[in-house]
Amino acid sequence: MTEMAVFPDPNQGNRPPNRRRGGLADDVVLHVREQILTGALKPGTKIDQEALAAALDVSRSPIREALVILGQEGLLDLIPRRGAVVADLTPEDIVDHYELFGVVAGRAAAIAANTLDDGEIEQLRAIHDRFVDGTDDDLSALNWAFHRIINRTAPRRTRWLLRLLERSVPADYYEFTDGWNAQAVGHHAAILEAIVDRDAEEARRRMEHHLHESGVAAVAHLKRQGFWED
Amino acid sequence: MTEMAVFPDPNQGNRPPNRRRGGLADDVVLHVREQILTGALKPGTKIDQEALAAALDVSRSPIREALVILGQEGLLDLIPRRGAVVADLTPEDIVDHYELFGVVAGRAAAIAANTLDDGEIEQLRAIHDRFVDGTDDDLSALNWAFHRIINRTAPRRTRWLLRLLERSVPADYYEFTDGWNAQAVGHHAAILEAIVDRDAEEARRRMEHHLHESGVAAVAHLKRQGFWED
DNA sequence: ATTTTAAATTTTGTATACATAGCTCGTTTG
DNA sequence: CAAACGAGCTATGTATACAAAATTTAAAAT
Repeated sequence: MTEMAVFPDPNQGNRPPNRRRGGLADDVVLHVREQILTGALKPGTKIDQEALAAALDVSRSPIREALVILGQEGLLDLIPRRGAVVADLTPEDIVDHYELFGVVAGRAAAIAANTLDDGEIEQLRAIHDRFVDGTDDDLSALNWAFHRIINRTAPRRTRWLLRLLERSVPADYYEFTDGWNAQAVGHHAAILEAIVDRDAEEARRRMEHHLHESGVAAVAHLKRQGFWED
Repeated sequence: MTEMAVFPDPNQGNRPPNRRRGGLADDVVLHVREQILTGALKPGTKIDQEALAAALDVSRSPIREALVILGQEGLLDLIPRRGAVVADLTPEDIVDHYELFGVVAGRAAAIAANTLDDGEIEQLRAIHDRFVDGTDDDLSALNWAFHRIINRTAPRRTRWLLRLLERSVPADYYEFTDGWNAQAVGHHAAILEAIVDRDAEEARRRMEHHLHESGVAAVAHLKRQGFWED
């Protein structure tokens, strides 16, 4: 097997070359997930295991493991003895997904409002300030850092679910386009304020609202991209 | 391959004999999940793929697919090149899991309070009455039916997440023991009342409370069963 | 011409084979 | 004596082989 340059490096390149982190299945998951979420693979499309294996130059073993993972994420429907088809992903599904993300992230925010210590809140404010400033070259990373500080105090299972929901409709494909940044800055400010005030319920509401709006923005973006065209 | 009588029939027996519904991986998932949730497999235990394959009389292919699924459910930790280890499952994890279930089921209950029509509410009340009565032979089925009516009006992705959360810590292993039934009846009554009143917020709170208490009861039950003993 | 049926082909699910990373345990070296 | 090293073994990850279900194709019947 030769090295596959097709895939994005999941470990940001800072590891010994030619030494892969996970297995090939992880690469396949990343590849197919991107194909689905960018609209290259339309809902209803059947996944041909052999064709995919040939295209990615791997055997069907890692392919099948990848399909199982994507099935668990709800991006594929796995019908026994009939293979995998790309799951239908309507605007309602996207909004629903973000709102679910919202109730879980809201729970995390409520917990954070009660448990973050002053140092952590200072960190949060510092990141937020840089986010507001907007001169940073990687706003996506700042956004991620902001949410990370809030989420990391949540209990283990909550963090597990947040990661799952984050993966299955990654924000990276939609966010930080058009006027979304300005909105996000406002939402973050409100969330930060509620946390500073130790107002757990308000933090929860603000976070839920933030993710609801994220969903709306994602749908708008996808529509503009022609995600639901033939 | 000979028929495996070891596994519980996932299709309730009403299908042509010797004709399996899903693949072998589904059976393996059911088997291992039960082993974990009943405490037969302790946290930290390494899963030996070959041994498991031999024990269940299947090859490693379905075994590996099953391990991937259980990894996605958070019941196993899959460490690349080192195999699968039973995930740590503390009392805090259990309560956290049930509370997550709570916020999602709460969302479903809030939606139900706004969208169930009078006929559906009548169905709900009928099922609840039989649950209160307690003479039915399968209370677990009644409980399931009650929640099903509430959840089925929720959007697709919400239903997907509810199924996921339900699977990874099935209530069947813990509930309907000791005095839990009496509590559940009370919770259900309160939820039903909120739905009848079309009070979405109250329905959400009641549902969250119901599942929080479920988690507490589950932990108590597991402790009595010696789940956290060596 | 349309529907039915059956052979041929494709594709999935499962089993097996093989290459290599990681572990075991004895040996060596400081 | 403890730590470092390495030969041999074990278990994982991946590839390939095989059996059977599902689909397609073509022929036959109405």
